[in-house]
Amino acid sequence: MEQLATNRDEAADARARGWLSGAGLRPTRQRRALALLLVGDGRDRHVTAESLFEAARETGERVSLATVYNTLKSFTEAGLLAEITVDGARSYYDTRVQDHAHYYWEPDGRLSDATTSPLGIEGLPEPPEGMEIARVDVVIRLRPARTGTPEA
Amino acid sequence: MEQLATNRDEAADARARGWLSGAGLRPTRQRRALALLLVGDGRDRHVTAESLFEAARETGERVSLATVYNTLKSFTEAGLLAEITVDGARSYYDTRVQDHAHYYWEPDGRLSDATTSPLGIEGLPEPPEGMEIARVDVVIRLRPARTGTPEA
DNA sequence: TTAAGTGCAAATTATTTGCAGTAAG
DNA sequence: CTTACTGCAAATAATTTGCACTTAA
Repeated sequence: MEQLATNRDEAADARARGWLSGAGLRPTRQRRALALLLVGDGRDRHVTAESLFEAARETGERVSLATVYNTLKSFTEAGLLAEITVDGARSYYDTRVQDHAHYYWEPDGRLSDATTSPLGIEGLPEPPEGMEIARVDVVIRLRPARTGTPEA
Repeated sequence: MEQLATNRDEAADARARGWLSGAGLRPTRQRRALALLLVGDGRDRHVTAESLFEAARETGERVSLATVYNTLKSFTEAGLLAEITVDGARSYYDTRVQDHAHYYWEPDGRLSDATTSPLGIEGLPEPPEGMEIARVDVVIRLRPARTGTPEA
């Protein structure tokens, strides 16, 4: 068990380090810690600066909120994360960087992936002359269904 | 000409008033002024609080910025406007309230309609159990094309 | 009248930045 | 060594709010 845990930790750590080095970012203690939280388990994550800051300090890491903000920005500029804006206030960061739709759960302000497939928007209009599509943001806002599933 | 201008103004004013009363909102001086700017000419508009505030004071209207913010919020709650979030900072308000895709012009931070038709997203995933889709936000981010039209 | 709407200025929220200290290459 | 990174605390930016005043119904 100990061994397994250690192995798993080492694998996660290796993944985090590779993630950083692959983008040419200095593997500082803070960045490694945040990278570990973001991609350590290989699953996709959607975080806000605040939520990642919380997660970090829950593991006992010493990181300042400003650094979390700056780090998320660096990661995004390096192409490691995608920034998603939903509410006008908070910014969400997604470890899955290719275009894909998101669910925004209005009740609890959470963000999650809407599909596993790369999404097919059929009616996508042609970009105007001299312009190209940098990215397509699709946010599907969810609210509790009023009909269908009875609340009883 | 005088006559025509007056007629046009009256028509615009009537439209603005009808727009407000249709939503059961009190037609105060400030609201009528803002409504006039928003729907006076019957065309769709995309504004920010700041841009509408500017537009208002350019016509000589006395409206405070706070009131513009509050008014845009009221209009949105009344279903007269749709709020669109693009950059995480600014909020845009659209006089066209049904779901439709938007172009976001990265170079100048402007927002415009992407299509005239209601947009067909084919691959839209089914909403999760107990949830329904409140709205689908689609923002197509445009940047200057690097290829295609030569810059010479 | 009287509750809703308005205008300040102060308060909030999310994020950025300046700068002195710390650490990676 | 030397340049990038980090951590505060202060600065911004967009938006909201408290409260006295005004106005539409």
